[in-house]
Amino acid sequence: MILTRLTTLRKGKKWSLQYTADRLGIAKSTYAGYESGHRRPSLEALALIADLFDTSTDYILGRVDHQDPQLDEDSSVTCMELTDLSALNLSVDGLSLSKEELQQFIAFIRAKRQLEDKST
Amino acid sequence: MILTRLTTLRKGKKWSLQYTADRLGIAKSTYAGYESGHRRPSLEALALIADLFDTSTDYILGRVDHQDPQLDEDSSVTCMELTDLSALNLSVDGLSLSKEELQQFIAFIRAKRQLEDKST
DNA sequence: ATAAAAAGTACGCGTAATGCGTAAAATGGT
DNA sequence: ACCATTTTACGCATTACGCGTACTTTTTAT
Repeated sequence: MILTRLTTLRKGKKWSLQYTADRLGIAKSTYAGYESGHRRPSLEALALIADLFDTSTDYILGRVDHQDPQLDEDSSVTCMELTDLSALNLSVDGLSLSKEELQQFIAFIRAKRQLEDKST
Repeated sequence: MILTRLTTLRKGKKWSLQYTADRLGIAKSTYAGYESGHRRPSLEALALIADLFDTSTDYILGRVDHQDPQLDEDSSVTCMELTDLSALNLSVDGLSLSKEELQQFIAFIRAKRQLEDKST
């Protein structure tokens, strides 16, 4: 159980380790340990992190693939993270996408964003 | 954070501590410690417990009030058509995709397939 | 281009707390 | 009352958490 989603969540918000740790009220090295996999959060820290990132502990632990928190009022909202959907079958024009194609797309988006960031 | 729901969940299934611990693959005294509050489960144990009781880690931690697991191999969608997903919010690395980006990708895939068809 | 600042990574250490076995208290059935 | 099962509690060895700190890499400013 490697909590690889933490890094994705944090970078999605464009936060630094320091800033994230500050918001959680823990040391930078501590939070960094969670992301690197050298340390694991306590249950309290886990809940704080889920709150901070507006998601669920199940998502952070990799038990579910959608990052929306469980709202107690039922909701049909969906926000899906493509880098998580290794299992999911996506298609275009009825023809399913290979993993490679999805990877290419993800790489494409990342490259595009990097360029956009540089230019601003 | 006292995990008081564990006892309720277990008794709801009319299981003994011993039986529950056995199913989790941990010592009885260890699991008992979780219920009494003297010990706290590791993240792995937490996930195992959620699986065993068919619920979510969020529920066990008291972060949500309904005990149903978050089902997300959403029975309905095992194959998703990207050209239909105007409503769905997709993201990469936590940043949501714009419609334009998705359109670009669809165009990219179509072009790629056309080339492949020509070449064969 | 260079320096300064910030971000990210890794290590060591003290302390806290896990997980286990064992055993005592409590509960339940006959 | 007795026995079996369940539940609760204790002690101990080991793990590893959380922190500071130092080092490397990357970004920003001059």
